[in-house]
Amino acid sequence: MANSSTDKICETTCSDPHLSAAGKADPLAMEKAQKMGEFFNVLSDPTRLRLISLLAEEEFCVCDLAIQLEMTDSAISHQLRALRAARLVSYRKLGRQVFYRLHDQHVVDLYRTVHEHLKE
Amino acid sequence: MANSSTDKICETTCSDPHLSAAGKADPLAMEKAQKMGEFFNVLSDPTRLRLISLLAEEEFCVCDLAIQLEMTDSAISHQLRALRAARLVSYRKLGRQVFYRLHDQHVVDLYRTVHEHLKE
DNA sequence: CTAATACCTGAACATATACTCAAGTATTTG
DNA sequence: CAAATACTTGAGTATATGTTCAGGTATTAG
Repeated sequence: MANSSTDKICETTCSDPHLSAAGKADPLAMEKAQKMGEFFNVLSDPTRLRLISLLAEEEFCVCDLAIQLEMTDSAISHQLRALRAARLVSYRKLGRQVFYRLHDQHVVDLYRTVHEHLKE
Repeated sequence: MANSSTDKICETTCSDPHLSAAGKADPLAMEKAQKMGEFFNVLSDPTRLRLISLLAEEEFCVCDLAIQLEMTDSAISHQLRALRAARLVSYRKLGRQVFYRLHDQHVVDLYRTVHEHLKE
């Protein structure tokens, strides 16, 4: 245990007494917090956000995405892999090319919500 | 330049021809992508998300937050600093204690939206 | 005054991660 | 068949970050 409650004085002096009773207000469970954090983490990278911004308009193959972001195919492929793992994008193979698109509208909504939020 | 377009073959063979014309579909600008990424990054940590989940209900002092998450005051204080920097929380001093609360409802909405999204 | 409390901070350390580079797979072309 | 293309992948590296630890500040108590 990282922090024994026994050497905590807040139990008797801090704020509301309800905390003494073994914590009435329960925080988000560790496991769920982890999952949620991983989701936000996927959206915390500039390159992945720029990929999403492009795919929000139409589908693109890896090469086209690389050109538009002025990055190597490899770098783009790595990030697309992360977006795939997070189920944020789907893809279809067409000959040698692989076309990526956003998996659903949900991500776009979230993206636009925050994009608006940061305009202030 | 990280990736010269001149050695790219996709210009002539890949997908839509509009990309040859110096990129019609413009991605999110680097600077904005950076800002947006930093915002999501704040929400990518389990501890910060758990703090937000607690503060979504009521305000708490640092000590109470530490008790409920079973972590040290120091660790909590460091994370609250990050939340402050991102303007996600406000605080008021009362004697020795510092009570934190969510800065506005916007974060809660975002938190709950994703929380619902991950329930599937 | 000193001691204790509530909180903050900087350095150190371990871990995570974004890109590069080299190599590999799969498909198309000659 | 071999060569080229479109994409993927693993290792290496530089950078970022979450927690611990030690110590600091500010307020309260004695």
